[in-house]
Amino acid sequence: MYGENAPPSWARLPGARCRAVEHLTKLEGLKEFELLEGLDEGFFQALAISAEVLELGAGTALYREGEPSGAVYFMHEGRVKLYRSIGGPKARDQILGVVGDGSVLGLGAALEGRTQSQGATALTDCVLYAVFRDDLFDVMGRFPAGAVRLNRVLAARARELEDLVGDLVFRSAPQRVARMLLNLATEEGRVTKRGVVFEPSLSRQEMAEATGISREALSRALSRLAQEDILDLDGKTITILKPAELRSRT
Amino acid sequence: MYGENAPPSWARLPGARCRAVEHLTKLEGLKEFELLEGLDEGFFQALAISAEVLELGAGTALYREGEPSGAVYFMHEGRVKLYRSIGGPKARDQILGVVGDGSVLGLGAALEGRTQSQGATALTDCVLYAVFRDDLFDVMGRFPAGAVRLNRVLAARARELEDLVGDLVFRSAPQRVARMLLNLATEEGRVTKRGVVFEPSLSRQEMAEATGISREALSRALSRLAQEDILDLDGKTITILKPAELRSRT
DNA sequence: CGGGGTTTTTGATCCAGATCACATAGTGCG
DNA sequence: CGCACTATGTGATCTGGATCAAAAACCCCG
Repeated sequence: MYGENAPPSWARLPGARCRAVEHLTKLEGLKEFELLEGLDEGFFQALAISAEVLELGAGTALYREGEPSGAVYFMHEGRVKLYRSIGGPKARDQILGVVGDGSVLGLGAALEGRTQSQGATALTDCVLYAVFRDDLFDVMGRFPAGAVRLNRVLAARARELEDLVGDLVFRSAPQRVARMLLNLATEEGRVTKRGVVFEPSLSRQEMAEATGISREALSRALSRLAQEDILDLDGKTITILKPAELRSRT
Repeated sequence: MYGENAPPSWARLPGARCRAVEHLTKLEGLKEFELLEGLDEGFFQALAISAEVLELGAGTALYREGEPSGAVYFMHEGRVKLYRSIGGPKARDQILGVVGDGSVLGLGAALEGRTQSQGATALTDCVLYAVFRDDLFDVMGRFPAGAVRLNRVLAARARELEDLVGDLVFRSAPQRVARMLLNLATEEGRVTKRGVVFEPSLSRQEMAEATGISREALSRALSRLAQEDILDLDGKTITILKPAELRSRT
């Protein structure tokens, strides 16, 4: 049923389920992807035929580092963290990025024909289109313009990783925290009179993992910003009171 | 003459020169690329027609971060370092990788149609094939299998960058130095009775930049390894006396 | 071959963040 | 609603590597 591919992980994920969806609905959903804008109708038809709708609950891993890569995923809705892990007595993760609506996951490993180079876990409930690797390659072969668009995802991902390396090496922990807060606010926040308010999809521990520091150092950095009235911390809710001042700290 | 592309940087590089080369020679040279193995003859013909041979002297920048990306480069011979830089009073670089024979440079920025995301500077004298971006895309469009191969380069690069992030976050400076030495020895060393001998293409400063530490910390790490008789340092020449022991330090 | 400039090594000092411990806050289940 | 467990915040201490300074080694040019 799966050809020579390993069955993709969603076939047996506890927190995930496939949902039968009308072809037309899939078609319309795929056309919403900004990265695919303007492509040939035939491309969307072929992709929609291959795609299955996958619903993932928050906290569920889409795939783990080291797993075979049988499919590529198009994120219609939701947010997912991508990360590297290290095991042993001091096991922990390093978040490589957080991706949202309109992103593509798992393409690199699929293209290389190797195991997943990172893990991907849902931060929120997600709706994705899953496409078997071979089906996707077939569509890409028939629609080179579509292939170019998808491969741009890889190029963009590499650039973001270079940005992360630069941050880790050139910038101090407080600078990285400031930048992470501004990015999260841009993606998840809403503007109010007091400032930009958001309840991050990342826990404090995950925020620390996104900035390459311990959770204690993250707490200290947030506390210092709160003491300077740049931030207001209220349980999980964060309000950036002085965005320009925070920006000057990056 | 250059169409709507900016003229690529080699047209005006002091340390670089284009060399007129027979089509057949270019053809044979391109067929040596392991990543292109087994592709259609037509692909190589088309690529060879588009390619110009570029000779780069050691120390010459192929492109710099932020420059427009007009071409993609196929490295026939030589070694190049890829790096991110930060300016200001404490200007420095972070080496993202060192690439050698058979690698492809500049594809990501070309695909995104954005400026170069990193710098590329020759560590040794190099011979590369330069292909204008639009010419390459034309060839990729006509030969999808070739496009897949090239795009694997992007996927591989992203994986290597993830490895680098993991190293920087999860491993200490001495561990990163040990790993860097083993990698350099594998790429540039020769096995003798005493151990693996090499004269690194990277200076000490660059070795430090490849491992995310200061040049003083690199010197101290090398000295400690020498004191433990794991390494022998003789001017620029490094001999790994105990590779297995060094491996246990990564 | 000598001198000037650059690179590298070594020593001393400092500090940013890790680590450990513990208290407090938050959450989910019975 | 209470309890057990997890997440988070704060305090104290430690340390790995940065930084600064200076000496030594190396390299290139005249």
